[in-house]
Amino acid sequence: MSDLPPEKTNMELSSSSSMPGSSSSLHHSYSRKQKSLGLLCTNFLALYNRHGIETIGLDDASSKLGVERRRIYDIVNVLESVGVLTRRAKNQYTWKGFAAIPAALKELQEEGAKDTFHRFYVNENVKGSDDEDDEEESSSQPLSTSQTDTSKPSLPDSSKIDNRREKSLGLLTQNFIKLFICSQATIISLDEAAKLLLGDAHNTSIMRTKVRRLYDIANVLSSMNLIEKTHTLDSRKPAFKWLGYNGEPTFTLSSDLMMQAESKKRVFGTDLSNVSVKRSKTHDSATERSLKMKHHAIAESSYNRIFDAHESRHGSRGYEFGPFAPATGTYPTAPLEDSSKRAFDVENLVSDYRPSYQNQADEAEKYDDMVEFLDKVAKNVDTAELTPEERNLLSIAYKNLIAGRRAPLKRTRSIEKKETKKGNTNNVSIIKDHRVKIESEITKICDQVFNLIDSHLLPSASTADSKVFYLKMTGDYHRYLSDSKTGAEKIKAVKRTLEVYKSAQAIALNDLPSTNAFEAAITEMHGVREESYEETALITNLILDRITLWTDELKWS
DNA sequence: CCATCCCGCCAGAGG
DNA sequence: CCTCTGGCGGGATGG
Repeated sequence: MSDLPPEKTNMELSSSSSMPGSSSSLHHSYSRKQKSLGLLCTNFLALYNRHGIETIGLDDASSKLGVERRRIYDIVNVLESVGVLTRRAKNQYTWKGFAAIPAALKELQEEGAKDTFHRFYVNENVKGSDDEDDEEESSSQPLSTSQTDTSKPSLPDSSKIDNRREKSLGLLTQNFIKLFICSQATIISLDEAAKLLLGDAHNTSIMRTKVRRLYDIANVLSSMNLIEKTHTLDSRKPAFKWLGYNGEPTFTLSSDLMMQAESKKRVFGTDLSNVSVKRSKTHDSATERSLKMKHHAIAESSYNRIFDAHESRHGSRGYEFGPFAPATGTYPTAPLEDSSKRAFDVENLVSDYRPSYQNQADEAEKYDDMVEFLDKVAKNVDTAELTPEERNLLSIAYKNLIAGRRAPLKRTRSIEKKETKKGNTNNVSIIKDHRVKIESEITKICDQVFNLIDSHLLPSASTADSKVFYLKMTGDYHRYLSDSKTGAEKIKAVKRTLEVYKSAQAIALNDLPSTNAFEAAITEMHGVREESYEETALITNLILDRITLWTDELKWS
């Protein structure tokens, strides 16, 4: 009577399942990993590891990254203990950068040595002294967290160093690091670490909590490439290996050149759609405040809005359930009427610009810039030629877009292959659906690019420079397209790619100083390789053929 | 089933 | 009192 069930998600998402029993699907359409502290930290780093960053406001960070403030505290605390950040004032941190890491580590090391010494003295609780490794452990940890806060536990003598509040995370992080750098151990499992860091841990619940924290820390640390997850040599247990400071991780900012294949899981612009599974406590009073509102237009609750728009566009198709994020609204139906409507659909693009860590907040400024810019382009495309800066922006904008599809596609394919091999027909079909969806998104994006360039940008391009730019861009997107196609369509795309590159280079050779820009792209085409189908041979031949032909021709002119 | 670890309640610390 | 911090552990998630 008194306890009414806490309201679930307000959406009428729940399908009409008559039976209450039978475990019916949770519909968590997002993966837990997409919200991990590690990822968040990576994004945080990518966001602030830039020139010109001096201070960091927590509000700013949390709204840009789209997380609750609580999470920011976690990250900031561990970052601070490594020297990357320093607290300046309430709500304000100073960015020190990765460069500060070595110094911080050194300090920790010295401190660690001292602690060990100290610890030895204080610590004497033993029953059998059966610790196999005599690593050192740092203490200064007030053992025993009394659950009954009787306040003033009195404690022994020394306890000034014993901070009052500095109970965990920050300190824990440092101690955790000390474990590595002050001992020979290179690999430590979290259980071990917890045991060591806790003076003595028989109390399971304490241990448990400690380990939880350790996980958090480990995630952050590994997102900075300071440590890495491996296995203990002997057993099978997962553990962490110290890597030390080797230079900072690369961010995934769209660089003009190629992208460094994804090495792990640090993708920035992947798709993801978390359909309001959030339940902020105090409705919006909190949110309201954090929204800076400095952006115009689209802000608001654009995500949902756009979603709705898309959904209603083609019937009220329900959401896709499945192991993967539902991806952004797609148009399964052929875009036949696109060209007649608008050069391209800005809203559509905007919706694709969600950064990976979106919850309720707005996006990072760069996305706003992009969106704003695209908006502008859409309106002026007929009247004015783009400036070089604008061209670049456009290119970057689309690059991000497409990159956010290509990486997932790659991953999906590899999963699909694996599952196929295992014979999980069920999974395969789900995965295949997903793959097809991504592929169609790629097609859609490419079509937009082609359309935009062919019907507007190229015709109005007045300099050789810009012509080459657009042609090369066209070629690039045909290449991306070819990646997502198979069979005849692939061949066609490959052909197109080469043709366009060719004409681009022709102009370039003629009117521009020098250009080797295409060499890389062309070489890459050699690498077009896929399944062990005969298709491969065919394509490869085609390409080689094309290239020889083409290079010959170039020689003459 | 068990290893991970996200979420957010709520108690202190400031102001 | 209000806001900023951040300990802490429930319980969901993924393997």
